[in-house]
Amino acid sequence: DLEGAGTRAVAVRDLQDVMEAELADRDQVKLLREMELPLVRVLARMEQHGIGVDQGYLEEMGADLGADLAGLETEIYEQAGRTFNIKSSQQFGKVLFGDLGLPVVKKTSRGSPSTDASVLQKLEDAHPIVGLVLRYREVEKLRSTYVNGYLPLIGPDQRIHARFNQTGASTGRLSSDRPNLQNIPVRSELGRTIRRAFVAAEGFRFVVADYSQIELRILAHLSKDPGLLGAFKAGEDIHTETAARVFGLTADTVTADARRRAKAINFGLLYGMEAYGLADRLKIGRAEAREHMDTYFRQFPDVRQYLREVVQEARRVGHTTTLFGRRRYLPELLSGNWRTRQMGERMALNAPVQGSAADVMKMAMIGLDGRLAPDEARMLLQIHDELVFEVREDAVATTVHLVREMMEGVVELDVPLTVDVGIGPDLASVKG
DNA sequence: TTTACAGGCCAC
DNA sequence: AAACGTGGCCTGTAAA
Ligand SMILES: Nc1nc2c(ncn2[C@H]2C[C@H](O)[C@@H](COP(=O)(O)OP(=O)(O)OP(=O)(O)O)O2)c(=O)[nH]1
Ligand SMILES: [Mn+2]
Ligand SMILES: [Mn+2]
Repeated sequence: DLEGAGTRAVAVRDLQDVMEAELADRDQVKLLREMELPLVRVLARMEQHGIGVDQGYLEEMGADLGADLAGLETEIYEQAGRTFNIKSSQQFGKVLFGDLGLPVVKKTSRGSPSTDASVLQKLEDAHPIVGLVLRYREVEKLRSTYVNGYLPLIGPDQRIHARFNQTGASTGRLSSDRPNLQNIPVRSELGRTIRRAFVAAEGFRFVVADYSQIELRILAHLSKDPGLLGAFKAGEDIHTETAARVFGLTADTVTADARRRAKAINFGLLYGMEAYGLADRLKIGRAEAREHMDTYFRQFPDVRQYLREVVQEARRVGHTTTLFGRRRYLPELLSGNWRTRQMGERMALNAPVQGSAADVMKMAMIGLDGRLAPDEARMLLQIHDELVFEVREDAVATTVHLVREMMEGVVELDVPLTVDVGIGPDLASVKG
């Protein structure tokens, strides 16, 4: 009603002084005026422009996946000796741990026997149904979340206009929804076929730019660790080196998949993973996991100290702070519950690094938006440390140069920031 | 019929 | 799961 609206408007007016004082108190005036407010219009343009989608391709893929699922379903029922709802983890658990008598590996938070992928991998050799369900889950995920998720969101312009939310993540990252275009499959071969559905317009190409090892570089800057600083100044790739060490390879035999796994290990260890978790992921013993952890932190002696100080400071002042002054408040650190406090400590380890990386990317986006000619190159997607542009063919070379310079030079850190750039007519075909 | 949560899984 | 962090979306299930 009108009077309520008036009352609220007056309340907002009265809030202005209070909020501005608070902001100045926190030293966040520049964060607001030079980062978050200018970003609003960049995100609005991305959402309005959208990204082109090949609807016919997606429809065909949906039919193919449906046929695959029907075949898998028959095989699974044969192996089970009966029918059941494969999508129901409860019903599948009864088949697996009841009918077939396989051992329970772990329980879910509410005490049911878990059937998640890590459990099924351990049981894969015990019964043929296990591998079939793993495959069923992969295919069903792609069909339900991606094919069926995208199709109804394609507009009359044959484009998807996802949202990029500025307040979606407590570290300062963006989030995306309706649909989420920050989690387009890339890991599995089948998953990557989804990417072919995202297509540049006739006469245009996608230009994709992704920061190299971004949070490790941020960490090098924040911690001043000599090992990490030296590695980046020498142009080393820590993900590849970790892959070589833990998988017993040499740098030139590290596959893309091995590097991806090593990435999860590198960040896991930094953000509080323990020997138990590492052993589980690498399928090795606890002692061997311990050794890997020791080797890892011995390479980077000052990282441990930095991480300790981050938690201490967070406990003292109640929040963490990023490069550009963004805060994450962590009341969990004062909880009476040990588990909650531990969780708070891991959040404190992660927030300044993930948040600073988000700061850097936001500044680069603002800088680039001001430099791109809208008829030549449009920013379409942000995937945390990656930007996707749609670029007129005759402007590709100049845009690649501009994007690289802006992303690499947006802030001066104690380590170089480097960017990998790829080009392609669709997201599956993007190649460096 | 709608809503909330659990379990699971995609990405960075 | 006690045991890297940040998100969003799917289906099944039970409660409202
Ligand atoms: N805590 C945590 N953070 C992750 C994980 N995967 C990615 N991130 C964060 C840290 C990365 O620096 C950042 C960007 O992800 P990327 O896939 O681009 O990896 P990164 O830039 O490190 O390596 P790159 O050289 O691009 O392959 O997202 C993860 O498994 N755990
Ligand atoms: Mn990256
Ligand atoms: Mn990335």
